[in-house]
Amino acid sequence: MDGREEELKTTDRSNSMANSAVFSDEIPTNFPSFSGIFDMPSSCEDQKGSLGGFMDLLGIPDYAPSLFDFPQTTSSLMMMPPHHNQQRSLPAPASTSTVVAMPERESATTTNTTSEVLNSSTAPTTPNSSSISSSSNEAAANNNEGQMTKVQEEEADEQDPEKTQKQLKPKKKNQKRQREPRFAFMTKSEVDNLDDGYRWRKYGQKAVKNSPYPRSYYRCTTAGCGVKKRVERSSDDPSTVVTTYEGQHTHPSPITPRGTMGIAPLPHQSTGFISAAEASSNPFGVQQFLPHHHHYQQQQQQQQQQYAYMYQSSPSLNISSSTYGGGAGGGPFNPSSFSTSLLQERYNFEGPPSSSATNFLRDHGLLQDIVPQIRKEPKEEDHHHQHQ
DNA sequence: CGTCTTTGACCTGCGC
DNA sequence: GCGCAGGTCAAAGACG
Repeated sequence: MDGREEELKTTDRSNSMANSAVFSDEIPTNFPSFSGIFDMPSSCEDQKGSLGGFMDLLGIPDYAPSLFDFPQTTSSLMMMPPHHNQQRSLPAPASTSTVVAMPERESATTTNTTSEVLNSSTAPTTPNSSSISSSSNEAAANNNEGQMTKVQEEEADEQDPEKTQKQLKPKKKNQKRQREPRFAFMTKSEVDNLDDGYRWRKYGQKAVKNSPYPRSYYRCTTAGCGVKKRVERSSDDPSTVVTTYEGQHTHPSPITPRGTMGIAPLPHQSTGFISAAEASSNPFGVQQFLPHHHHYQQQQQQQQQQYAYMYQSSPSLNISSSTYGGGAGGGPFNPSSFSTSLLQERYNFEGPPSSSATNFLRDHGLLQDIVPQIRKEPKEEDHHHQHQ
């Protein structure tokens, strides 16, 4: 985890459809094969909302969207291609923002159980692989069926007066901590704590090893919602903020105190954007939609950025599109909800999409190719530690 | 007064 | 067992 930043390098491919890109040169070969640059229309008053909705389509929780909370006239979203080795490029134009999907290194607190799953599931997985570990289904099913997650259990514990006392020892004494699915976003931003539409309470801050910048810990303030996020600034690139989300919201995105997020869930099927089943397959809980761009017109944060979006699966997740349906299963990305027309309709992508989103979607098999990287590579992690 | 942040202490897991 | 690092708790303070 600590070495993650080293893997991220600002790059740019001279690409007819890309102004810039940020991606890793160490993307595992089995990383989801999706790529593309999506230019947001300069006339779009709500880039954030647009991309937010886009992230929704990806099955990414609604907190993701607000990362796109920038005033630029153009933004780009780039998903990493699977076998990406070439790159190097020019700094992104000021008017361009980039998002890159990347796996995040598993946290050191991953359980042994999940480690095994990870090892087994990551080895030969191809971008189009549809292998799914049973545990991933279970994990996803648990999430979607409202079963209490570990985090939620902790929340419940915290609400229990008897357990709120400083009796941390007996807490889950015999249970190994399990991690919620995680998403990590790398964001070029002046602001550490990006407004993502949810309300967060900071509950901790820790110095990060080999980094001058601390890591902040936040928890969703909504009762019963155990979603957490960590925010830290990259030591390599102080302008980059790494935001890691853990868990799934159990509630719609509230309107922020600053009135930046007027989000109301849409009737999925009526919009044609996404089916209810698809929505339910979102392991991040309530599928929130961004019905209108003007909901975000009040965005106030000034964030000049290149966004690097990183994806981290559940420790025990190995997902493919084939099992997303049915409501019980699911993963952070929902490929079936990701379509060209959808993109165009929802995000008003400017210009002929054929060269960008459309082709990308068609040629790369949509996001169904996404196979979350699940791994625990202590040695590699150590390796990165040593290099920091 | 409610909400949020700060911050030191504490807990947990892991590697040696 | 020990030390380290990540993660969490909760009291105290700040703020609107």
